[in-house]
Amino acid sequence: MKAATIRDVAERAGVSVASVSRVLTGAGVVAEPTRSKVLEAVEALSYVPHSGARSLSTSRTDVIGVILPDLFGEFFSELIRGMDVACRAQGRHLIVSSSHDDAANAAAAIRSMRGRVDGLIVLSPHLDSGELTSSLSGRLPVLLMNGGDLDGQQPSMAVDNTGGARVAVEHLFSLGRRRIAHVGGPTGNLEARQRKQGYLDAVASAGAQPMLAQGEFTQASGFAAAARLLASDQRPDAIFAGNDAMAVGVLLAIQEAGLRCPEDIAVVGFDDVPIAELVRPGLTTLHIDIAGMGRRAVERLLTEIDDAAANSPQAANDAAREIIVPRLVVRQSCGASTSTQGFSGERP
Amino acid sequence: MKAATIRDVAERAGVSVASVSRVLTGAGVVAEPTRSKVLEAVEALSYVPHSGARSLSTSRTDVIGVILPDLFGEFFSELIRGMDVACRAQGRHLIVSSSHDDAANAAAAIRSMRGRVDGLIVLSPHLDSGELTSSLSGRLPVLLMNGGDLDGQQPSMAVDNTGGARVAVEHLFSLGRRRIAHVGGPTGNLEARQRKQGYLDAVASAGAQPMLAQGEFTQASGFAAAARLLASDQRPDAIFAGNDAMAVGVLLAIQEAGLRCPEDIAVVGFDDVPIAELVRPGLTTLHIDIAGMGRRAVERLLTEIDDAAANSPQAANDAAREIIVPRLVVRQSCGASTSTQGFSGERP
DNA sequence: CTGTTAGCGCCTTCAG
DNA sequence: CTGAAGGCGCTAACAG
Repeated sequence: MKAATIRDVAERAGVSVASVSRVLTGAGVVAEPTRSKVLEAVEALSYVPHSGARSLSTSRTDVIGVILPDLFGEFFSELIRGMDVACRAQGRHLIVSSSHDDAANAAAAIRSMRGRVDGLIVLSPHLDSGELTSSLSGRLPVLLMNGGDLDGQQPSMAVDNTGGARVAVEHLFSLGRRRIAHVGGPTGNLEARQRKQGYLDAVASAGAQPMLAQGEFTQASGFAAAARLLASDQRPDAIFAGNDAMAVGVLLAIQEAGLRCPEDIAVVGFDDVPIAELVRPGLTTLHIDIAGMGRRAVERLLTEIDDAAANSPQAANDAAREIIVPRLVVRQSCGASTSTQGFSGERP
Repeated sequence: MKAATIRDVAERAGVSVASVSRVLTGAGVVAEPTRSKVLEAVEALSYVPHSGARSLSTSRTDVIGVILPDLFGEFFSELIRGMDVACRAQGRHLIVSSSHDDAANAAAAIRSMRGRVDGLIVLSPHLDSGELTSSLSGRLPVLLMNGGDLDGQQPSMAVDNTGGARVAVEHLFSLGRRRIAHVGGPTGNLEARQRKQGYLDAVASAGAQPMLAQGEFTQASGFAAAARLLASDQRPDAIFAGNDAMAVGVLLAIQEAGLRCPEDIAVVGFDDVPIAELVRPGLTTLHIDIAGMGRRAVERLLTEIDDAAANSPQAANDAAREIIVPRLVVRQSCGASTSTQGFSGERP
């Protein structure tokens, strides 16, 4: 009743396991009669190689792991989709591990990946990210995303959050808004801090006063934060949200308060998740090619893995830090007088 | 430079590998002095067990695989999120494999999972799904989702698509709409066919004429299909889309055509993905607890796995087919005169 | 070209 | 309570 092993196949074909292995892996040369006998036995037993066993002896699993803090929202789904595409293209599998709110938790997850993956993509928007990979991964190829660049020599990718935020806020100022508020993400989140910093920078150089509200990167928290802002005696005339999910919450809060966007209050988000184009008014936001980022991350990790396997002295450019520069996408919510852009309906 | 193995730990601790294994797995009894010596060595070498090797000898991987046709859109991301939650709760990992458009492709993916997972959740909305699991999985626990129930004894879950579609269409008729069109999903997709069937049933029993347009379950295809429908000489006064993504496309097409929804044309979708609540007008649709479904699927597969391990004669209720009945959620797009529901902003 | 034989890293009887 | 030894299923030299 148990699944057939390579030995069963060898026996039935009247050859050695080595020969079976040879025809199945394609390595080495096999005489035609042998090959067909093997194939026949494989067919008869409907044999499928046990990848776990294979991994143990080749010490490569063909799977890469992704450690991420959460799985909520469109950002992560787009990211994973991009990674999956790249993996498939390379015959790899993707194993995901999420909901790692704190560093200790993430560390445990990383450890539990040993022997299960060939490399890791770690999204740790926590402050203590550097320590994570350096100390915890016993020489497992790792690609850091959106984390701190503590040692500077770890292969990594990151979005220029500060710069993006600055662009957003400057855009609002250029549109004549003066009282620009910011709904920030979780304080423990590095990206949230960077975006907030960009906001503060822009506000400072405009000689304006900052107005801050605290959110959690979720739609509901954006709604709540905006409600607080709107209730204040000095109501803002624009709100820059730390991400699109919160921006959508802000939009809803404005609506609920009987105010109009962009007339009364302009709104700008960050990320350009698919939904940003669909809400009314269309959300002005900073575009990131999220899926593309995921794809690219996998590709980089894969070359890192290959280099490690080839024992080449880690090609210099592997260790670089790649910066993704977000691009401002102007829709209706910021009140810019662009020609009213119709929806394309072109999203797949 | 290589990672430490259990042998290194044993050596350093001055004990046998068996003892190390005992303290690490918690199985068997170990004297206190031995235990602490081991722990100390583990710490010093920052040893982490190799899960691949462990899997081979225990023949359990603690990971479950998910085979799905695609990774596009909110439906799949919600589903995966639900699965991930359940997996984490049970200390399991999730390995995903997507983009299996045809059966052969999916079959290959399933095979490649042997030795990598303890069980499989297969989403195969293709017509030839039954064959897949029966022939291809050599006694690997499998849970079928939204696939055909060919043998009837395979553990499975499915949405009542036909019934849900009927409810949607009947609702539109009850609102006074008479010329109700349907934008269907891919013809090869079982769920798409079932929803279409429900539409046809409802139209027939209302004595009306069906109007069909073909889509691909994507927003863009919904947009295109609706455009065609709107251009026809007998323009519909309502459109029931095969899923929410297409419904959103329909909404955009109506807008683009200078028509109003729901006044001129009512729209109803299917799935109730998060975005359905956010588009304007709010999309009336059939609600499915997608994440909950994913969670439940994992739970069922896990008990299936446990039963298989315990060699218990596959508990009878394991093999049941579980039907999820979607619930109509009325928002604005269908034109029902409900009290204008404000947005809650409560989505996380 | 093919078969034999070690491992890969770990768990697990089975004696001691 | 502990250690020695035999696998788990497969690949990879190394001899024939």
